[in-house]
Amino acid sequence: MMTPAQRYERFLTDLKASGVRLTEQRKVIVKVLAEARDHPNADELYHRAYVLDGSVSLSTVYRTLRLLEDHGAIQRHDFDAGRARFENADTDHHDHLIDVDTGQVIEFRSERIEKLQAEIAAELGFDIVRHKLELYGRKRG
Amino acid sequence: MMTPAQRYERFLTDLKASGVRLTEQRKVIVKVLAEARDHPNADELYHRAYVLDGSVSLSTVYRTLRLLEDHGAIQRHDFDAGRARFENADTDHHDHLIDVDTGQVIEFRSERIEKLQAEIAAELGFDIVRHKLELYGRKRG
DNA sequence: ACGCAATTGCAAATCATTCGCAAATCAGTT
DNA sequence: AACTGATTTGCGAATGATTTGCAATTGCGT
Ligand SMILES: [Mn+2]
Ligand SMILES: [Mn+2]
Ligand SMILES: [Zn+2]
Ligand SMILES: [Zn+2]
Repeated sequence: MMTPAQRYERFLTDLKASGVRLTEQRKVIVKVLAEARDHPNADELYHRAYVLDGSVSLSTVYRTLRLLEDHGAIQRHDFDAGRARFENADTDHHDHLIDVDTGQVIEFRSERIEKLQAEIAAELGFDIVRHKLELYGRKRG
Repeated sequence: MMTPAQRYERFLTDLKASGVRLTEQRKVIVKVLAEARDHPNADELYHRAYVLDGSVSLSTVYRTLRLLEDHGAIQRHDFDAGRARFENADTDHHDHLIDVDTGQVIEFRSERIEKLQAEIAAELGFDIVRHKLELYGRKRG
């Protein structure tokens, strides 16, 4: 498991390798992403970055998110229609259970489900490129 | 399995029972929905309805879709972020495999996956309210 | 330190969907 | 069949998230 600091360095190395400039704004946004333990949306990331550096704009947050997503460094989710949510992509693959009452996002991983999905796709003559599994649930009374 | 004509009658009965007016526009939109075998978006439904009755507007399509969704008569999907897609909800529950090259949507149902999902949620202390399972795949070479 | 292409912030543009409102139309009641 | 009033409609404007144009700024190789 990577530490936030390790993730931060990895992001910077990634960006440098991809030939783009290491601007102050990008460093700050990347730092916020590296430290996030939840699944923040663009506006939340903007606010967290703005506290660290008032020269960060929402536009640049969006541009940086797209940049990192295209490089596979972060992942975009559309849990609730409307606002996209992000998380860094260095962790192992996992799926999500969303508490419909609180909005809390719980991560889980099931080998059996992953395998079943591949089997189903194979039966239909397909190879899976990616998939989306989201459970929306309520805490047991 | 219901025929389009049966679905159409069911939609109308549903609407009548819910106390709303059976306007010409609603009848046309509902007819288009009843006959749809794919997963059309609001704009596609609008065009199909407009051909049958030029007095249908996109606004009314959106309003009717919301009405039917609130009554559980149709289901909304967010396959690709951006545009919602719809299908009538009288069929059995199923999940979707989307061909990433053609956009074709293939329906499937797996008892094992449905059951596994419930087990996973239960282990985490939750009851599933609804879920989203979408496989994005490519035809085997 | 210099030079210039890449990047930024800001405001305006997009795109799907919703909303306000005056005009039209259902669906009962004479 | 005409009357009536609340519901529904089409239109255009508003919304909210995200993208984009552009002039000003800045990273970075020289
Ligand atoms: Mn996650
Ligand atoms: Mn379907
Ligand atoms: Zn998975
Ligand atoms: Zn399912």
